[in-house]
Amino acid sequence: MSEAVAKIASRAERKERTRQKLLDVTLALVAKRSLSSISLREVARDAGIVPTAFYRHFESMDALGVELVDESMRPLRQMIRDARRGSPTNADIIKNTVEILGRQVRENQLDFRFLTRERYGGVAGVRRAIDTELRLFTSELTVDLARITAGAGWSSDDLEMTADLMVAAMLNAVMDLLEVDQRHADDERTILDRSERQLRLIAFGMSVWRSTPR
Amino acid sequence: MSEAVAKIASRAERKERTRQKLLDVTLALVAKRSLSSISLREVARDAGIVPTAFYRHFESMDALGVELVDESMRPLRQMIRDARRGSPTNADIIKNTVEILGRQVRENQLDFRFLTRERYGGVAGVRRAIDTELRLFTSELTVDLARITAGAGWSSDDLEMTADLMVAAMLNAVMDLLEVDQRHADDERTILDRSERQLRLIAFGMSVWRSTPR
DNA sequence: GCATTCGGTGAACGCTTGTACACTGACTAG
DNA sequence: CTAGTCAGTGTACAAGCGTTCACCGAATGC
Repeated sequence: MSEAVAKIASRAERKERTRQKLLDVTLALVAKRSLSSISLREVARDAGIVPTAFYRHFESMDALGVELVDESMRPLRQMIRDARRGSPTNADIIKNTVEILGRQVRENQLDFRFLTRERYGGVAGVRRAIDTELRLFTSELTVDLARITAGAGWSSDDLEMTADLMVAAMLNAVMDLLEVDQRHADDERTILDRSERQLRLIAFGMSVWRSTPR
Repeated sequence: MSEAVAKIASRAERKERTRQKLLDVTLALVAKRSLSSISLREVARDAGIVPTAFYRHFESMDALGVELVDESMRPLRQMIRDARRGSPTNADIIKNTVEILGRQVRENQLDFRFLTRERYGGVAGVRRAIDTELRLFTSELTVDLARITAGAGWSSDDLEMTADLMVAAMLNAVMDLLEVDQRHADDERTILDRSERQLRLIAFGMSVWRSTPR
């Protein structure tokens, strides 16, 4: 069809590219301030389009925010896949998982920053979207735990509460990691070591767990 | 001095009252949107003063935010005191602590909402202030853990990482509790029960903890 | 009693904001 | 080749913003 050299793209392609640019610049802006304080005009300006053109792609900034959740969840999903792939050897699942966590955060700071910052941030729709994804993450981990503890008489309720605790510990580490390269004392290694020990502590707890009588 | 009936207050009193009102209305506004998206004019309007009068009390909204951290930390500090008072009996520290947590959150929703929402929110100064206070909280808990595990050969590093995990678990519960009365499935009892079991799991972990060889 | 302090006022400023509307011109489908 | 689509443009407007300034009048210190 096109013997033209390059550069020229179809209209659909061009649109997609602009859309992506809008998402990208917003993600970059969220690194400094929360989503609810970022204006449509600001995003449009950074993306190199006129404010009104924004509406060709998103109904509002809130709508863009919700889309951004999907976008920025990708690294986290990748993390699960990576962690699972390493698990059969089983040599040290925890150490392995924490290393993967560290790498993913390092390589996708903006995404994780967005997720942690907006998880309890201002925009309700975004909050809900993140919550849903995180729930999914927890339930995936619950399945994994079920496999590991198979036959040890764990109730699904207890499995879920354990997974929930582990996710909380990991997210705690993520937030600490994100603070590293912009201000305070702890360095990456310290944080990852602590996180590893925390997960190990939980694992020890699991080995002697007994449900409280109801 | 004043035989006048009532109502009349000294200038200093009146000023303090207005200042408090500014803090209060801001706290109320934060329940719906994040601090960085709340305008000075909005706060002044709700407090019943003209925008310019705001400056008689705070240099900027950011400064007000930092003050608000102190303000809203009070319930959390109270929580520590309450929890400690109950501890000598030792019958069930965890259950007791979680009950206190539940009550404090119920009775001081706005404060906890502010803290959790702005902990990773937009304004750097506020974030730092909250972080400092939370660190203090963790170190208090570390001291308590040191007392409990005295003579069991715990390194201060391990004590701190355990306290950190416990705080993460509790804050996780706080955030879930705050979502309760505005949208989703889990009810308060469910969340508190889960939190209790999580802390219990950690306690079990402690009972078999051994440091990984360095 | 008088001069001073100071919390609150009200008009005015220069800017930024979200959104409406009519438009243009390159791409596309027939 | 032509008619239509549609991402991006440019102007415009009302509303809100933070901040300035001169001003008021009641409480205060002496």
